[in-house]
Amino acid sequence: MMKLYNSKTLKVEEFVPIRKNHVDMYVCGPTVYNDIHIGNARPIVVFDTLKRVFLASGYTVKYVSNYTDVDDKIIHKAMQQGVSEAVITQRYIEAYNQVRKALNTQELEAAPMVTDTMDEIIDFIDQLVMNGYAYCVDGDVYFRINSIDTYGEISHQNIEDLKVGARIEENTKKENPLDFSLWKKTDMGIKWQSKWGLGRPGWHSECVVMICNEFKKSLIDIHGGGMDLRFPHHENETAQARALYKSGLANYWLHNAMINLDGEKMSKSLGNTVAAKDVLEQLGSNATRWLLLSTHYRSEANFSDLTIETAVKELEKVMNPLKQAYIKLELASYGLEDEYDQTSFHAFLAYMQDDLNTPNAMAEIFETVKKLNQCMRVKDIDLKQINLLVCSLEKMLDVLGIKVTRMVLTPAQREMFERWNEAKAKKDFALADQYRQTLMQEGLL
RNA sequence: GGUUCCUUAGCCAAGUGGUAAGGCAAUAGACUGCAACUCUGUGAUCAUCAGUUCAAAUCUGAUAGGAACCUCCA
Repeated sequence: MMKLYNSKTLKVEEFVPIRKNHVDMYVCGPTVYNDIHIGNARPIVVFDTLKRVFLASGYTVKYVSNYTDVDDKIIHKAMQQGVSEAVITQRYIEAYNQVRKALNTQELEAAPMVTDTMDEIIDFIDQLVMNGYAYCVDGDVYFRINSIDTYGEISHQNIEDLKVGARIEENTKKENPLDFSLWKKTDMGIKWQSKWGLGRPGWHSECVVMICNEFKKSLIDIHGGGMDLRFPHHENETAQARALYKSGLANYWLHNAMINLDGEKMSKSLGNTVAAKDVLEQLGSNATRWLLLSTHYRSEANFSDLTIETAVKELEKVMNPLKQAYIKLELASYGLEDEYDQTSFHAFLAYMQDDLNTPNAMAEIFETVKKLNQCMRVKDIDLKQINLLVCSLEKMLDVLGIKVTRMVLTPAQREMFERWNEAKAKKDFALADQYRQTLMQEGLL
C-alpha cells in the first residue's frame, strides 16, 4: 500500500489511483535557459524514484514532464547572444537531458514543449476569457481569481492575507492585484499571434494544457514539483482547471523541499548554485542519487563537502560487499539465480511506499549488507544464501536507481586469486603481497 | 504582517503516545602473516518551560532559535 504526503491536505494519505494499478503523474520541468543545478536535480531523482517504487509495487506509470521553452529569461539570453530562442532552448534541453541520463532516470513517457503546444494554449486561454474566468486589458490577459471560490486550496493562503502581505507591484490594469497573467503583450523576442494581439503565454497555463493534452483528461493522480512551485504556480494551475473543467487537476500534490548550500537556499536568483553536471562528474551517477535520496524528500537537504563525503563512503560500504559477493560466487562457479530474499526486500519496499521514506529504506539496505558480510565470513559459505541476499540488494538498489553491474572474472583474474591463495598457503608472503597488490589495483579486493 | 514547517548524539538522519532505527566520524576488541575489508562492543534525560495522560521526542499551550512560500526560482 502506497502512502503519500499530499500538500493539498497537509497529510500523509493512502494513495488511491483513479484507474486501478495505474498512475498518471506530471512534474513541472525546467525553464531551459541555463544549466540546471543540483537543487533542480532533486525533483528529477525524487520523482524518478517514486515512479520506480510504483513499478516495483505492480503499477504501470505514465510520467510526463514538460520543457518551458518560452520565457523572458530565454528571450533575454537569445537577444544577448544574438541568436534565436530556439538555439538557446535546444542547447539547454540537451544539457538537461544529459543530466537526466547521467542520473540514471527512466525514460519519460512524454516531454512536451510549450512551443509545440501553442495553439492549444491560446485556445485554452480563449476559453477562460469566453467563460468569464479571464479578461483582456490592453493586449494582456489576466485570470480573474475571484471567479472561483477555491483559490488558495493548494498553498493554504487566503486571499485577504495575500493582499495584506502583498509585495505585489501596482498594476492598475488588473481588477485584483492577485489576478495572474495568462497572456502577455510583447514587442520583443519570440511572439505569437492571438485574438488579443501579438504576445506570448504566461507561465501558468502551459502545464494545465499539457496535462490535458497528454493524459486526455483534466484530472490525474499526481502532480509534482519543487516546494517553491506550490505558490503561485500550482495554485494558479489548479485555479484554471477548477474554472474550466471543474476539476482540481490532480488528486495528490507532491512537493520536494529545497537544497541548501552550506545552510543557505540554493537558487539561480541567489547565484549560489552548484551545477548538477559538475556534481555528477565528481561523484558519478550512483553517489549523486544516494546523496539526494539520503535525506527525506520533504526535508531540506544541506549540501556540503561533509554530506558529499558521507554519501560516497556509505555507498562504498554497500557496493564493496556486493562486489566481493560476486567474486565469491564467481570463484565458486556458482551461477546466480534470480531468487531473492523476500523478507528484506519487502521491508525495504514498505519503507519506500511509506511516503518515500528513503532513510529507513537505506537502513534496511545496510541491514542486508551486514547479513551479506556475515555470510561471507563464515568457514562453510552458504552460496545459496549469498545469492538470495545479493539479488535482494540488487532489487533494492534498482528501486533507488542505483546501477549495479554484476562482476565477471576473466580467466586471468581467476588465476590471480588462485596464485594468491597458493602463495599464502606456502607462507611466501612476499609473493602473496605481489598478487594482492595486483588484485587491489584491479579493484578486486 | 500572513501561511506552512523545522529544532533528535561531534556530524548526517529515522521515529509522531508505551521508556530513542540506521549511517559517518571516534574509540575498544575480534579476525589477519601484516594490512585492507568485515564483525562485535561503547555514546542522546529528543531546543526550553508548563500542561494533558497510568505513560510524551511523539498531543496541547507558551518561549527561544531557524527555514520556505507570499516575487522569477526545483
